[in-house]
Amino acid sequence: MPELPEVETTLRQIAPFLVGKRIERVTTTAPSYFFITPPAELRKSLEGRQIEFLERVGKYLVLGLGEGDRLLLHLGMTGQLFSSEAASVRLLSATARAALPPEEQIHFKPDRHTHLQFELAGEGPQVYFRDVRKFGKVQWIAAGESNDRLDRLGTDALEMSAEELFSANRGRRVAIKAMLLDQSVAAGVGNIYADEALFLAGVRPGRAAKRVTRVECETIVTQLKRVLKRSIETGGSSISDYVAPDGSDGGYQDERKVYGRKGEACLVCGNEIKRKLIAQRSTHYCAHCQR
DNA sequence: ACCGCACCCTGAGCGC
DNA sequence: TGCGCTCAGGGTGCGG
Repeated sequence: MPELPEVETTLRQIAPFLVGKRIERVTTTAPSYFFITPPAELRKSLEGRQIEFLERVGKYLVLGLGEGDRLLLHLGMTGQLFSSEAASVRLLSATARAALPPEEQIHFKPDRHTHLQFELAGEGPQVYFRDVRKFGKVQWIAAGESNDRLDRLGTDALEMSAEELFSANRGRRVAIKAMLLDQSVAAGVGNIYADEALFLAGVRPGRAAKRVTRVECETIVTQLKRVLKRSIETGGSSISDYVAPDGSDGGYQDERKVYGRKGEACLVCGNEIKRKLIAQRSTHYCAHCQR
């Protein structure tokens, strides 16, 4: 799914279609795991409201609706937030696309996975939120209410310091990779960028967090920020489902050093990239370059 | 407090 | 063609 760079890319591209607009109508799918706030309640709360801002908090997006009301969005693994003018070309799989009549291959038509449709006042496209696996989330946060999900988040990965990582690691037997994936430690980091940052830092992802030195924490945090910033510059990684709001691919998948490269040669030393499960997530590393 | 694991859900790709 | 299996970028909640 979308990690920090993909969510940031989504934010930058979708903001012009949302911010300053009034929501005239909201269409949803039926109640499901996806809706933390029931869809009927959501429609009622949103219709007629003006969108004042859109911001990213870790991997979450927060819509500001005035008077302190907010809407929390999370893209989960397969969430896609995009303009209704985006073509179907990348939004659907090749097989799903082939099954459509030609006109729908050019312009995306909401399907059963399109859980939210924002019809906005004035010119400009509608905005759709589609999510096949429904691991995404949408929740209304009324003015003055706190939110557990947001409250649990630690420092945004782009802002974090080596000292924060080092002190979080203290006494922890879990893998350093698990620490990076922990959103209360570094908000926004996910599986791809955790693997990439640890490779660039030369640290084995399975090493116990408490065995990672202060100096190594410096390197990890430096490389992590570098990788995240570079990925934002290229529009994120499009590996399976992620597409930018205009339906285009990101570019960072072409710059990956280890993620998804199991069995291929390490670009530094030529040894085979290994894959194993760490923290229940598929993890890629070079046993020669990472200690 | 910490840790590992089951679970939420759908679809693609692969071997047979 | 079809079946069964594995895999997927995330996060929560439980029991030990």
